[in-house]
Amino acid sequence: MGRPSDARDKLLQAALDLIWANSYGSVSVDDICVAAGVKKGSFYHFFPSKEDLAVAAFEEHWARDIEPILDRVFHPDRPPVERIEAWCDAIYAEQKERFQTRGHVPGCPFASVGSEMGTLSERLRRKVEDMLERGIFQLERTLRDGQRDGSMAVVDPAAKARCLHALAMGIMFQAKLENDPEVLRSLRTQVLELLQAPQGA
Amino acid sequence: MGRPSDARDKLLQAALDLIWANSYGSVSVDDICVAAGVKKGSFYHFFPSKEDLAVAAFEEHWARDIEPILDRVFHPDRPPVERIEAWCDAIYAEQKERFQTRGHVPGCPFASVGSEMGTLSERLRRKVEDMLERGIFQLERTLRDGQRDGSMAVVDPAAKARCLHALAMGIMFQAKLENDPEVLRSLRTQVLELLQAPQGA
DNA sequence: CCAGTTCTTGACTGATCAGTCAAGTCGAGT
DNA sequence: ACTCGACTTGACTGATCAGTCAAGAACTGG
Repeated sequence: MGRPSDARDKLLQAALDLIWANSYGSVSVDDICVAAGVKKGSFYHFFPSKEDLAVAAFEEHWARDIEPILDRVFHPDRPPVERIEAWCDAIYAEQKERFQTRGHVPGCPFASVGSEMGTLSERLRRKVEDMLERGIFQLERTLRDGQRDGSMAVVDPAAKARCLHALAMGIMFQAKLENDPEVLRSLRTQVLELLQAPQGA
Repeated sequence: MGRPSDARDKLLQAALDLIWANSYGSVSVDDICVAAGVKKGSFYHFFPSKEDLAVAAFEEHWARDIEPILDRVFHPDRPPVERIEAWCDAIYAEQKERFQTRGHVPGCPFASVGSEMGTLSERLRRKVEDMLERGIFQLERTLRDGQRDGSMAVVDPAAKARCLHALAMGIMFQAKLENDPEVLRSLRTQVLELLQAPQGA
């Protein structure tokens, strides 16, 4: 019933693209509306505030873009070491793809916004924490599997999963700062060395 | 000659404090002026723009607060492993101190602003890159020393230094996101494990 | 075809933004 | 003691900010 519209989806996509490529604070509601081809009145019909839009855009990005990739990367049928390798490769591939199509290594959108807004918006902070927690959980499960089958030298899977995740965030940040996706090639090397697993093809 | 003033220093300190605790974009020139007790006209007497102030504040922060600590932490007379331990401890100590006095784990100011403004201001990006490079250089020298005297298992000191630095940035970000300085305790453990050096007191 | 609901439109608010400026104040060097 | 350059002051600009609103347009279910 009522009048159908795709404005909501267009706003979510535009918000993600702009915030990811720039920053939360530097992107205005007007910017998002222009990019989405939607008038501001419509914006506020769908979202009560810019903050709400950002939270929704993150949730949408996870469900639509990240979850499917992670399900494939961390599929239980794969050997644990291969899952970790696929994870590193997926990060490299995504950042390189964005670099080639948009001219900038964008880094991790959750980390960027979390770093920018963590002390300023409790809602955004919690959302980012939630998103990153999901990634860490997948890593932890993988490390536990690798520990069990002896393919990895891991003492404390929970701590090591957080360590790997921190390393990935840090290297993504380096790549963004130097605007060079090739920096991310080191992620795979360093991670495998860290797990004392022999490096595969 | 002319009229003496400490407005410049007060502006640099206020800018660092506000930007570090919040973000670059969320801090206005007016905010900085109020915090420094300086009128806006004086601000623009000393700095041509907000961007210039930020760059100067970073340089000042490095020279006044960080350089002296790093000189002590990475002093060549110390055993390399001890230098690394002192580096981890210094990071923990600084973040914890800010947490206790201001209520928030602030993270690394260079990383936060670099992440926020890297794609938006080439000058800020370059400044942050410069600051972080200096830290990586100290690490690299230490790893080379540790490699030479056999106290560390390091193959490629340059790559490993970048890796350690990325790990520190990542864990600082986790600590900021969870607003819990104790997260940073894992830095020392993970770093020492990564260098395959036995953990000291 | 009509009634009810959803969505769109464009003009509007008041606050805040970075940055400007001219006139005034102060003090150090002579 | 006076002058000249360095600093201060407060009022100002025009742009942009997030968010509001009332009126109308378009679709659907009955």
